[in-house]
Amino acid sequence: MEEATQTPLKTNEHAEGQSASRIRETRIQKLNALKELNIEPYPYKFEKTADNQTLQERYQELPAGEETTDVVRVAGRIMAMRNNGLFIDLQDTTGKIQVFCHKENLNEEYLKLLKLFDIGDMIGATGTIRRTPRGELSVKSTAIEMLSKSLLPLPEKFHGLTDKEIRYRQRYLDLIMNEDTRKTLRNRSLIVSAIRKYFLDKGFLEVETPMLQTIAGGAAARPFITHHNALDLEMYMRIAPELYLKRLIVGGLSEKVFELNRNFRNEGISFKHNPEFTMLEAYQAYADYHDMMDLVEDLISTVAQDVLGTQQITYQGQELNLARPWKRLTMIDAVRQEAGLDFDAIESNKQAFEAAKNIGLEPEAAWGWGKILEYVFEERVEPKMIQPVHIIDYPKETSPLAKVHRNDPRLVERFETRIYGWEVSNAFSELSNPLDQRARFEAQLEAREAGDDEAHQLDEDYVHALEYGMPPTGGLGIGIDRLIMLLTDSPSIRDVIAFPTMRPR
RNA sequence: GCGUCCAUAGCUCAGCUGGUAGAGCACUCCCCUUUUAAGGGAUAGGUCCUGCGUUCGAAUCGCAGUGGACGCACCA
Repeated sequence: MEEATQTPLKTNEHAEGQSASRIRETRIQKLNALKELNIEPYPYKFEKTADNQTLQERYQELPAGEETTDVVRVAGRIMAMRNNGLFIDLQDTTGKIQVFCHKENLNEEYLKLLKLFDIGDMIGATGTIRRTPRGELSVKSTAIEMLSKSLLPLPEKFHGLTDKEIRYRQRYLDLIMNEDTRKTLRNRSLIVSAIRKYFLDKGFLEVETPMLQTIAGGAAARPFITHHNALDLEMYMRIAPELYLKRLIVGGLSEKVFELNRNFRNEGISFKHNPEFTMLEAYQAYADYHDMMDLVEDLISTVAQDVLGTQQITYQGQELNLARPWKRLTMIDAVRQEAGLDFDAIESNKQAFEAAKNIGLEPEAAWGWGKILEYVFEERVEPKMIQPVHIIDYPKETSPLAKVHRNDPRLVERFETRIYGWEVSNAFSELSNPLDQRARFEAQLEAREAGDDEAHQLDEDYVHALEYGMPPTGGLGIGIDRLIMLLTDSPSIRDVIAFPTMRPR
């Protein structure tokens, strides 16, 4: 750097006000002091030879008070200093190790540098491995280096950073301070990788379809609207990739395709909802929804085993058994068992309405048989579906992209997997009949005109594609963020997204 | 959108029925070279979220606003 000037502290997320400003100015003065020692506070490179966790494991058996001649070069962030810099807690991405800075081992220059170290600085240290008489594995340093001078104070060392707003808004600070956050977000990456590997191993082709769409189809949700300047065209951020993936099945790009990427829905934010979230969708030609059930079970139990090493997990104190096989229950049976209503015996919309009223629910007069069945399920059954279960055979009227049930015209071949009461997957035998698909879309248009602004739009080109012929196809969607919440025991979706959507400050 | 709760030093938090604010950690200086939430001593650090009101007097009480957390609703 040219000259360390004492620029006034501008608006700063974490550290503002007089106290933080003074700390920052003091540290900038230390930059000048470093310059006088001909030390670059922001150097280019450091040859690191070992990770802290690796060293902790390698020297696990080294007794207290023992010293080796093994020389290592470690690097990381200073998290604590004791005895005037004699002991430094150095944290790298793998763990911590103590750096021992004794004046017998460090020359005058290093001792001057040591005085300019602050908690939060990134430093490197060279030295031999020893374990102190108190049992702490340490690098007895013969050389120390500044790798990046920190200008801002870290949160308090014992309580750490607990303020949820700061943790989400300044995730970098949360990551520095909280091992749990590091672990959760690393596990997220491992889970996503394991899912991807699972599908690739099964012969699925990973594809990418448009996130900017002129018709936001494939789900019922309000989209984000944007504008393409050169085309002077209103466009939507996708709410689902479904209709494009099925176009690829029509085209025969592969009999098995999947996409694992972001969807955007312009809806409310809650512990289970973020406006942008990660969705897996997979389609397999010549398969039906029974095959998709096998796939969901095998995928999730395999990923849990691979990443967590177990299929018995605990979410917020609730034990969940992910081992196969998972229970399968039709929606009508589930409602019969848990709510005491037999929709097989209910024929008219009016009967369904009265039946729901009789058990204390308040259906709307305009709803039909299927909508009321689903409503009763959601109100009375869903919260009880704690252990993994596939709820099978949804009513036709709420599922415009699923094929009619082969044995019951009121239903479609659709299931949702429930774990902890949450919808974890949603899958169908995909509707391949173009004439039926057009009729379903037209019914959605009527619903849209009746005020349902989340009803599907009619995608003419998609129906056109179906008219060329789509093979029988099983399709599957899994909300990846919620699955990660379950697998990492995270209470909020914001805990599993590195930078969750926040109102700007 | 509705309800409940919250907002005080960089961080974690006290602050009682109204009398212009405290602690620990961090920072600065001094002591201390085998500590690990190190220790001892001395400083410094505040628009008590914002505005209006009540009052002789507001961090404290009231109203409004802003931001946040949680719950409900919405999200097939």
